[in-house]
Amino acid sequence: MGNVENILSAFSQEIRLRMAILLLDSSLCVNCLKRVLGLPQSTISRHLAMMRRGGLVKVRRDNTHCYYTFDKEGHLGQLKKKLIHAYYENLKEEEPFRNDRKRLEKEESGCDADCRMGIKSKG
Amino acid sequence: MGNVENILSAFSQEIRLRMAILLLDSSLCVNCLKRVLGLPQSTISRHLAMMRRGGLVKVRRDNTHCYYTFDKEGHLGQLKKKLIHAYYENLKEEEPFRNDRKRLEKEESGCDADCRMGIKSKG
DNA sequence: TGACATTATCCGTTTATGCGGATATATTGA
DNA sequence: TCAATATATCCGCATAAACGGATAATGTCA
Repeated sequence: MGNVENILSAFSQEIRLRMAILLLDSSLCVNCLKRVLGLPQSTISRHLAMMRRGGLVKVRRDNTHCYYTFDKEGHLGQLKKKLIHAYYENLKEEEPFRNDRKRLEKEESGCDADCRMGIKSKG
Repeated sequence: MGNVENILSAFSQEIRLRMAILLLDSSLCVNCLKRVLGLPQSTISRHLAMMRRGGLVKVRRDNTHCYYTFDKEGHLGQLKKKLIHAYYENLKEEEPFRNDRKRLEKEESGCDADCRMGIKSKG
């Protein structure tokens, strides 16, 4: 977990980059991600598992839900931070990233779980 | 060339990251890369082709050799720069990246082509 | 012209990834 | 206990990558 190879593959597909960016300043349950991205739940979970292996996300569980966040800590935390910010800054206005944010905003009211959108700052 | 998907896959394997870092401040022929990395020529060329597709490297040809450099320009140039610097700064003292640099330094005298090592700065 | 060097591409094989429906586990709440 | 919800993992299949020897294209120099 957190070795270079795993970080590289965690970042290697656009769908995972989209998830990473959504999770950068948020804490979202799997269902929320499912609705925002419009993909089957097994697909979402599979990608999350891969990102966990790369140390890109961490989970907080309560009894009913799993909340995922981008993980800026740990081994190579500095690298992960630099990478995700580079992607975010340069791509936030491009599709599909821009639209993901839009859909997440709508989700803000629609998700009954304890998801949190936009925990900005604290980098 | 230069779309997000292609950049992601160009960066998705350690061997290509090693090459990108070697080419960051240098202009190297395929043979030089071959000797530094200790891999078959076809393997080197194949990875270079992939990185070209992602806009990660550019080529200068003279009659006998092809010199590759990391490409900081073009569409998403800012992103590419940020990414490669993040990787370089955080990994330069780790293996195998550190050793690659060592071997490249030795190559400096041994390569009879017009390769240039360490064209630092000019970001 | 012929031997040699440089590089890209081809080819067959192996390995890795991706996909999403189905299933398994665990928890909640009627 | 039973239905519903949330999530992870399994499974079989399909596609994409990686590998490296062999070949091809091009250029040099004797």
